[in-house]
Amino acid sequence: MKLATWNVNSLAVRLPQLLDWLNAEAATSPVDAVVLQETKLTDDKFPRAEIEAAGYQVHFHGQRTYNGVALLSRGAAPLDVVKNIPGLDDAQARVIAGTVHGIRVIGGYFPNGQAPDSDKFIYKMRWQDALHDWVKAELAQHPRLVLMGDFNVAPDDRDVYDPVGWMNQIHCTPQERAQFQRLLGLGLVDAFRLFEQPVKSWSWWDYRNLAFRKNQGLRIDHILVSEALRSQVQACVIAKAVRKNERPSDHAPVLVQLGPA
DNA sequence: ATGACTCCCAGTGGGAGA
Repeated sequence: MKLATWNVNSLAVRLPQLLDWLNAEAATSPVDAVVLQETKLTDDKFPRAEIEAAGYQVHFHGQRTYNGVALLSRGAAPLDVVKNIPGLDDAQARVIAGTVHGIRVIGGYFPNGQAPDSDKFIYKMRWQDALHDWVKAELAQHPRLVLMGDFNVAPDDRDVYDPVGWMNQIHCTPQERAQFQRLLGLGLVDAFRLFEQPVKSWSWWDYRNLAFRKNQGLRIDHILVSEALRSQVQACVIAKAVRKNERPSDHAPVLVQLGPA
């Protein structure tokens, strides 16, 4: 079972790359479930037919210009689909969840936060509080759970190309990192760090400053797996090659391979 | 460096992203 998350930064622009990437992955083993972020499409404009033609069932929750998430499931339809965090009054489309092949999959596009002294940062903290409480409840019901997406948090200095320059900046504040640790405290583990990884592994590179060419980035896209799944995790990688596309997203996909129970 | 790039909605510029 292979699961993946990717912030596409506009699915209208990135649909060809999405289909190419899924096709390329299938050469080794097909991705069974995918969560997408920043689709930036209202539901009436979502390219359902193209994604279904690639062999996926798809659910989506979008809006104009910003945000927007989707859940792709190869073959079988996801069960018990949830859009946004139940109980949180939120105008922004940031969460989609469903049960895929017996695993509860939650895809999230965490708020950016803009700056630590901004109203958007306050929203980011409030949103993460709500997510934490909801994921706790989901875990009680679904011990086999994966929470993945664009967290907009670099959990550790080794997830930042310039930790001194980024100190206390957005994505690296103690408050954001504490929120990340709170999620782990629910009984989740950062799948990427279960394995020895290359130093300077990032999932996002700024479009500016030749950042990708210089490998100046952040690791802000994550896959957290529950304790019940931990022993099944066989690999977790960042598909850096996808960032080399002619017209790339600023994020690369992150994938996790789960073996049999 | 208040920049840089990309996307969007707009409309010959500006906000947001991270």
